[in-house]
Amino acid sequence: MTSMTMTAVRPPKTNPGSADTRQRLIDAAALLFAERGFDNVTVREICKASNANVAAINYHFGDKAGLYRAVVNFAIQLMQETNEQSQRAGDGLSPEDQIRGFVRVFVQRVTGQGPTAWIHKLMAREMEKPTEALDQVMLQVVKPRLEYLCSVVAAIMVLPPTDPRVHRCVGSLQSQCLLAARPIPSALEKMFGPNVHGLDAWIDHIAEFSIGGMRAIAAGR
Amino acid sequence: MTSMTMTAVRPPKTNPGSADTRQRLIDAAALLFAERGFDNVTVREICKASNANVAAINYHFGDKAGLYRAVVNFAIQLMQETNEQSQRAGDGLSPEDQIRGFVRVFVQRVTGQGPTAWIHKLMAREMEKPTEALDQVMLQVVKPRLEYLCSVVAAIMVLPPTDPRVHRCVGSLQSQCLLAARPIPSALEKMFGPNVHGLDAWIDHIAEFSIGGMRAIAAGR
DNA sequence: ACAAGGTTTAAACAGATGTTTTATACGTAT
DNA sequence: ATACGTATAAAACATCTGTTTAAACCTTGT
Repeated sequence: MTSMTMTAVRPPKTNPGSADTRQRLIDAAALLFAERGFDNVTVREICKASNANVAAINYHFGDKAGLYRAVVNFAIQLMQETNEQSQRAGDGLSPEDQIRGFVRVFVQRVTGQGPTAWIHKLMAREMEKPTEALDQVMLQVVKPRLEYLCSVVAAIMVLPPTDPRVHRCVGSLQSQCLLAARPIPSALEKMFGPNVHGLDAWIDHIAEFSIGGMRAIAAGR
Repeated sequence: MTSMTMTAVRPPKTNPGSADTRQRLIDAAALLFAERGFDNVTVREICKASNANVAAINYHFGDKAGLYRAVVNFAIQLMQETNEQSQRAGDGLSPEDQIRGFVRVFVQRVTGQGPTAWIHKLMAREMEKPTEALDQVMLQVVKPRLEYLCSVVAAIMVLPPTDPRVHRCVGSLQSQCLLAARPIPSALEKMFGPNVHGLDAWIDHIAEFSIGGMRAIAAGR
């Protein structure tokens, strides 16, 4: 009876279901960490969501923090792709349209739709309460993104990308994009009326609002 | 010897040092909850910071959540005063100056200086991960604040305060003010250079940037 | 078929955390 | 002065959490 176990299943090299389990752990942990934060998720929850044993995390990643590092590394890869795509969304267009393209791609990825929504939720959480893994993300993901944004914003404002006014405008833009992912818009909706604000309306608003802000700052006093 | 204990101390009705302990617990818990969040603070830490016993929280507030409710109630009172002060900062001035006054008072209170800094940190935390106590805050604090901001913004944009475009502009303004309290500005500083952005520069920037954004949105296409 | 190595499983362990219990000190009223 | 109620203190309790252990399992190579 045991000789029939190799029927039609794909032949894994050395590990039977291990690669599956390892990836399932990363996938489940990514969603849970992004949704509730590192401290507010238990290893038992992750293992239950992964259909894995309690010891699976320690076996595959050493400890809970090791799992988190693996998730972050996984996220960095995907975010670098997102960066490229966000920038390519406005490739060859005017700086204003580059901003519009960036906001559209970024907010859509952050607000929950699509398979990569957990990434930016996780990053927003890192921004709020930085862990040791943040430095790596900063250098490999955030820094290139901010430099790109600075160059585009600088073009709109007709200022050098190193001007503090440019940096602050980038900060304002990022603030609005990041908080689009959090309950503040939904709080506004509950306050003033349901779904009056569609996501597309918010995306357009953030772009136009920010472009207007940049021009006002650039015009100076 | 016991007859001399009532020397010059104020005569408490039934409780000797209880009112002291209770208030000390609230004060210490407010700071800790604001800084690290409800889940990331232990009752032992609070009691140690209050020079109180471990059982003090359960005795005075029933449980840890009861202490949190007491802290929130305490915060609501102070925030209502902050609301009034933020609005009074631009009393009788133009709508633009009212925005500037609001941003100045709000950001200064949020960014850490002053004895009431913990309040808005706590509220920013509630915005991110709402607890049961948020509804009460929403109705008694956030709603009046947003209504005030809507009226001012509506005046700048020459639109009715109920217009969705006004609501979104208020959201953008609040986003920038709230994220001023979080490590994002410091992250930007680490990235581009230390303390090039002073707090005052950020305050002015948020106000001017937002006013420019409002006018751009109001001008429409 | 057999041994070996990697993988999974259930149980247990050690530490921390919120809560409860029991006892003691203090002020007040009878 | 005695009794009572409140406040504080120290210890123990129950639960949860991350981690470890030891055995069982399964695939692979010989």
